[in-house]
Amino acid sequence: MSTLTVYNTRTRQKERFEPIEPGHARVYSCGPTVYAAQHLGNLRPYLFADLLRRALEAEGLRVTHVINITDVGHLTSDADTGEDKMERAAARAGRKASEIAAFYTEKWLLDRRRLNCVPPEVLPKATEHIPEQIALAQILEAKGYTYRIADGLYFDTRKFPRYAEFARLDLEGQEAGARIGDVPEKHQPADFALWKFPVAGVERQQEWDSPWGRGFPGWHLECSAMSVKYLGKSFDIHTGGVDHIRVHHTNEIAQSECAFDVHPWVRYWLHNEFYEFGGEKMAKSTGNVLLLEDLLERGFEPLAFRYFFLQGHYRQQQSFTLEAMEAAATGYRRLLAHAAEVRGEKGEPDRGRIAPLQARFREAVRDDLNAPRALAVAWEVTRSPELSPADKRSLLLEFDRWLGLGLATEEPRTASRESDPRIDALLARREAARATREFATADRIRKELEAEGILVEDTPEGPRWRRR
RNA sequence: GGCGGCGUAGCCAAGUGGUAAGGCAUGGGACUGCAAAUCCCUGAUCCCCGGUUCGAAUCCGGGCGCCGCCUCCA
Repeated sequence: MSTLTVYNTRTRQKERFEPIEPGHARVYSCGPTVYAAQHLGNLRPYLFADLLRRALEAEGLRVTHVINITDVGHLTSDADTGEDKMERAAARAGRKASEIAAFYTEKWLLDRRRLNCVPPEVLPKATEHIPEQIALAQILEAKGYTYRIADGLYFDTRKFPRYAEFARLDLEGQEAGARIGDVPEKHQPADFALWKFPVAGVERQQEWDSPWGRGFPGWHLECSAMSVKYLGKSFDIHTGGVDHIRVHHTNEIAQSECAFDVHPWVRYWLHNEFYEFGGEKMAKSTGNVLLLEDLLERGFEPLAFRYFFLQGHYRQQQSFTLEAMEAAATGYRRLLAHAAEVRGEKGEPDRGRIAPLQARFREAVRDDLNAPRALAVAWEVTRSPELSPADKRSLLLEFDRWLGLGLATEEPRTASRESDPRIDALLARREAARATREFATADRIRKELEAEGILVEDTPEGPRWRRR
């Protein structure tokens, strides 16, 4: 029996997780839109989903995890021009939309691998599920949930009485302050497109035939169509960023519950908060972004960013600053060094001694995935004078099932792995000087190397050096 | 205008009724020819005001400040 507890946005409370099908957790995560590189903020939901996935597996559950890839464009906010992000990116690069999508999909997958995220079971692409999306829209049309206007086929939110329930929307209040609608023909501001017709005079690469004519799917449709295809008409968990609660997830629920006559369509909705970056959210639309690659260029290890992620709770806004990133990198490096030191221990752990630490770690992670608390337990293990090296090895490697920090495999960045004839020669000269206690000469050589970014450290095993 | 969240040491951040986890940085010590690395020690009464309570960072009320959603957005 699982004792994992998660905060369910649907009920606004922490609930014990019970899968619909005993022993099997079915999870859908809103995936990336691949018209641009994913920045650090975009990466948080996947780190979060990965933590969730690992926690479910640690509970002994089989996990089927689906993450969609949105490779068809959504309209930009400037709806009048009919511009589409995917199409625009393609036009700018002078490439085909499919090439742009493939390119950024690969980049995202690379980031996932670098961050040690467990690969999902299914990675469905929106463009490869057009028939499923059309079929879903047809069901809704047949059931009378839709209406057609010049702009496209729309979902009539008035026909779904529970529409405002999930996000606790105040539709009246919302209208009071709402801007002038983007599509004046819409019956209610909340109504959304299931199928869009092309805008006259605008060439689109991504268009398909449908019962309503040529066009392209509304952007909420793909998640409903693909999740249901791979996970069933009702499944356990749906994850995404908090920004999706209001519109995207509300609309997904409306479509799915109406089409399949299920309620609740998804039992547990889990949402991650945003990273704050320089006093505002990190967002592509504002250009306020930093990529994982940018961190690597600055000399950070990818898993140091995962460590940064684990230092905060997923449901809390977290401030990303380079200072905080440095702190995380140092912390990660040290934790890894501790793990590496005891990694090879062959002895058996003392079950009585490690049990309390195991219990506290599990308790933290089972309490709505409280990674910061779990990390603190890991640190306690490294500092404990009571635990034997074998105890520590056993605990840290077990904890890493959840943490995914590569504690069993990653090499700590301390000793130099490089060799350079010139530097080695200089170090040899310095050693000679030290041997004869000519410390002025020795220090001069070290200073010279430091000036070019090379740090020399004397150890009992002799000098070693590293860059930066 | 509507809705949600947050404000804890220099920084990142746990903790939601019983007297403040953890990491990083700082300072001190050990070690070192000196450093580096490492190890040990070291700091906050929790935005402000009022209330409830034997007791509040934690509950209630009122301020101030910050972030987000309502439009593409993780």
